[in-house]
Amino acid sequence: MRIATWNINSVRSRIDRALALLEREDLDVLALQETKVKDAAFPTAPFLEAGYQVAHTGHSQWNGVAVISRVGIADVETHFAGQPPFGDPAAIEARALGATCAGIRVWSLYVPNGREVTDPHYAYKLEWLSQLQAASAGWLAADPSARIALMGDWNVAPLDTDVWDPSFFTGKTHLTAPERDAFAAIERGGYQEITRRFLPAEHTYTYWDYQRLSFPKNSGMRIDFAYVSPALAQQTAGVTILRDERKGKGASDHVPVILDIQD
DNA sequence: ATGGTTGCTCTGCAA
Repeated sequence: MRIATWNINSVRSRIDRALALLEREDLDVLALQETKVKDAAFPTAPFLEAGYQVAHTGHSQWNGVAVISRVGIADVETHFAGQPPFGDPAAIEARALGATCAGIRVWSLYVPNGREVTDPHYAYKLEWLSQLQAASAGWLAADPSARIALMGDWNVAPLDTDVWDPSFFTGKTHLTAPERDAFAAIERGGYQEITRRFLPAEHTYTYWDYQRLSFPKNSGMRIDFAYVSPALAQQTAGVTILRDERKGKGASDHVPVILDIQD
């Protein structure tokens, strides 16, 4: 069983890369973030033709999350309990989708960016993570044997060595103590961040900005992670970050992260 | 050359 997460940065502009990824990497489940499309315009047909089912939520050109699966999709939720609204009028954004695939509860998560520490979006980000902590802790408390994956774009770099140059982020978001505390708090619910357990090397990135020649200079960030429940951690045999997916014309700014699960 | 983005949608916004 292979489960991946990928901030695709527009599913319509990268549908060919997505289909090639599913085939080449023999993926059973793919959690997508930033699909940037409303539900009605999601390109479902090509995934169905490839043998996958689709669960998606998208309300506008922003955000949008999906779970693509060839091992079934059940009990779809398009937000988690307590997920805070944002904007005017305030609304729950398309940033979380839960679906059960072959007995594994997969959550595709797109944590708010935060923008600037003085921006209301930053407080929203912290509240969003806080509510996710409460909700996810509850899921595991209700069933300690549950197999749960919380995967996606967390928009937090937990360590200074998760970025090319911490000084670049002075006064910016993603590295602040409140963000890191909110990210680490997910552990209190009983989850462990499994990608670093298998890939502990410093400066192992999952994202390179389109600007400033970030990829050629390897000015990257590690902000895509997978927290898994104890039962799922026990079954996880490996993690792969597909760095090569950042190469070439038409790449997303993020690359996929794959979990190998023993059946 | 001292810079060097992309996508959605429509001209500015978000990342």
